[in-house]
Amino acid sequence: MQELPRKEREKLNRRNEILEAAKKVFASKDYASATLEDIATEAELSKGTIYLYFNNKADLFLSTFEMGMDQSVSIMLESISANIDDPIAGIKDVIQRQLIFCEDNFDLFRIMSSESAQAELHTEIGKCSDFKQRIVENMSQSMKVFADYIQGGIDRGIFKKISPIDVAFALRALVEGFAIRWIVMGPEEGKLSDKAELITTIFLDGLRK
Amino acid sequence: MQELPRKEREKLNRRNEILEAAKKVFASKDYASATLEDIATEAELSKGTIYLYFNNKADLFLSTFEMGMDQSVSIMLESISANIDDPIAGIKDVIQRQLIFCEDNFDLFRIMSSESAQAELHTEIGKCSDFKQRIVENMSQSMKVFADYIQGGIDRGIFKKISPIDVAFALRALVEGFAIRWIVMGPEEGKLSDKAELITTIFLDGLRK
Amino acid sequence: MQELPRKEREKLNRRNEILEAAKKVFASKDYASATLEDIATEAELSKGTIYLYFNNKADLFLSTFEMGMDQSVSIMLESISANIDDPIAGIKDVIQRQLIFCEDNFDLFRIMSSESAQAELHTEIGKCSDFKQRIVENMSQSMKVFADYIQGGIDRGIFKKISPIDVAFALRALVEGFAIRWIVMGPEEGKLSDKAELITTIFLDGLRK
Amino acid sequence: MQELPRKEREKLNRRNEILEAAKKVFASKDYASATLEDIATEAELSKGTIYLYFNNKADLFLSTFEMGMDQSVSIMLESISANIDDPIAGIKDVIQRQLIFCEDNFDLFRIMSSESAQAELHTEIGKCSDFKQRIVENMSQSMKVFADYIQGGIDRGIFKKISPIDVAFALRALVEGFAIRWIVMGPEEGKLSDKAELITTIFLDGLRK
DNA sequence: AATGAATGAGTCTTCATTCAT
DNA sequence: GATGAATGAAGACTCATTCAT
Repeated sequence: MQELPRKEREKLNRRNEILEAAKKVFASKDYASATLEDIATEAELSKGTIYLYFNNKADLFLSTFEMGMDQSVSIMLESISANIDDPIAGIKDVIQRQLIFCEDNFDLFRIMSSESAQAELHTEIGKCSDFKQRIVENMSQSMKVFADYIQGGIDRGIFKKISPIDVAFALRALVEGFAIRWIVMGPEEGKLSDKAELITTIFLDGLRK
Repeated sequence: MQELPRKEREKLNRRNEILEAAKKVFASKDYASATLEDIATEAELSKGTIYLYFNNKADLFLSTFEMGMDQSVSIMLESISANIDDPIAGIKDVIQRQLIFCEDNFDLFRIMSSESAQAELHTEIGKCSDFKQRIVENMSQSMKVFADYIQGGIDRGIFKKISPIDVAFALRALVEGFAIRWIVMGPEEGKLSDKAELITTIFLDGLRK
Repeated sequence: MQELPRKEREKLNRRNEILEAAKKVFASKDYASATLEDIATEAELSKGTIYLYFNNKADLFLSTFEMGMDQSVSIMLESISANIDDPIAGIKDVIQRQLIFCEDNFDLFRIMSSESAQAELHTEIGKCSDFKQRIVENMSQSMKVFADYIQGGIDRGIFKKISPIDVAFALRALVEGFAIRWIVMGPEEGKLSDKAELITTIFLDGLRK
Repeated sequence: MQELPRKEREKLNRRNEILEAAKKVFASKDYASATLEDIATEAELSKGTIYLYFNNKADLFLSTFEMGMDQSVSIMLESISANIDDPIAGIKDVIQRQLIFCEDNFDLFRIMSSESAQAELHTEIGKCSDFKQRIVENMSQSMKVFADYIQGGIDRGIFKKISPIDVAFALRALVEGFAIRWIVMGPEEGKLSDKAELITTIFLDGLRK
């Protein structure tokens, strides 16, 4: 693979530094409450510099958000390339992946979960015509990984015959619920990935003895 | 019950009108994007009047939020006074109640779910020292209703021995997940309370056949 | 004529105060160089207040400009209602009127002459789709007063047969030329209206003996 | 004439390239709206390079402006070296020259006419202490060419006895008026120099038959 | 009690200018 | 000489909050 010329690489690095700073700030503050000043300070740059790399605040936020989605989706997609045959093992795998992603990138996770839930509320960001669409696309990509394992289980007669989409959605909600609780409670609560067992049990066998 | 004097009643009514307006506005816009002007217009009042009933924007928001929490909690508490003995019936009942509350008050539900997840993100609101605490209290009150039924089931040997808090949390996450999906997708998706069956099945018996 | 209610009147007064301040500032500075701060200070108001009466800087400028155009045009139109029969007297009248308008309102005159000449240069103002059109309309209204007298003279065989539009334009250019010189040189140069005689002579009889 | 060393020549060329670019940009945009970025792009250079040849934006603008004045004046001065004896022929000659200059260099002309009228409006440019003075000097140089012919006519008893300065000013105003109209209306209006006849007629013999 | 005009602190954004490479 | 990334000062605009009526 051909390396990019030095100039290009540096430009990309700087851009990433800014994204990194934006990630921290957007994770700790509202989109509206986060100021470019905050981000510039965090990035140890001046406000003006940010505009050399991003068109405006919304663009910067969207880029940050997208970085999160991309990482999250690619981690989920890795599950596919892992070629897991057993649906149950597959489901355990995606649960584990989501929890680890959240543990490792909880800034990104916080941004994603807090904003995607209310994408349409953001007047300003909503204007970026394809923002919602891109969220939906990414969501469904990652959802599909869940759904495929579930469909697999249904096909083999291991799982109940329930709409895989609904079930996938339920699983995601479970995982996200625990992830958010872990974030809100603060990481003193022990490792998040320790909850994988619990989630799997409830999801697969339910509460009933 | 002693009626309040007319003056007091009118004052209370006016306050509620404002809360009602704030509910609509905060449900359709970000906290930051929603302006007092919006709310005043919606309430058919002038901006200044709002300050006769609330200290400031954050106070108004918090009151709106709290109104949502109170209603939500009181609906959950009704389940207790319904004196349901069977844990399974109890769980079905709380699921049903949450879903119906969401259907009937999705403005409130939207506000609560979008903001509570990120309570500490709001610099401004965060300053209201006891906001988080009040959320936690309400949350745990409503969670306790879930947890009590679960504990009941464990005691009778019907349910697996899992931390009732964790389980209650899982159930809430499931319910909220579907509720949010329903809100985001828009109410064309059919009635939300139709999902009660599905949630119950997954929660009680899991996906596995 | 029914008086406006007091509130309305005060609102209108305030608006006019701001226009008056804007007039002074825009006359002494470029559109771009003039800041809202300048205008607010001149009006002894805060920046924010200006936005209660005007949508934005361009709107304020345009309103100021239009005020100038309206006054200028109405002064020219008075010449018509004066019912002057003799074309030569008519021309003398409009020259006199223009010069006096400039003397009395040279802030407005400066704004109008400096900006209308380069209307299309202003990116920002140019966006106000009908700005240029309104200028053109006003220009031609006031030009028509010139042209009518000229046409009158041609009809009676007093004037040479030259396109009245061209001639009217020439006359206006002469008048404006002197007006601008007077403004630039500063009012120490004597009264501007003293040049009426000279302009009339050159325009009617030319330089040749 | 001694050639400059190659280095010097190249330096001068580069400077002129920049001036040429600035001319285009300043003619199409306001001084304030025109950015150095625009000019650099037009000149196919980087912003920084411009600062190797000019002190700052105002300097660059002034230089552009001066280039215009120099060219305009030198064209007018050519009339003197043409050794025209007849005052009427002289006046016709300067009219013609101005119109042709405007036709050939209307970028420059537009810059000069739009800005010189309001030289003192530009806070920033106004700071260049000698700008106004330089304008005045150039103006009077070019005005002197007009005035000399007029004085000549008066001396020979061909022209009326009117202050040559005033008359020269009137003539310039006429010419500029038509030039600006031609620029604003756009060059579709026919050739500007076709108006020379009309201007001469009005100026020399007036409108009266 | 209700109003809404006025305020001004706070934010995004632009752009002339500098300077290390 | 040339570059263009970085800077930061400056300006338009918004909106929560106050207060005289």
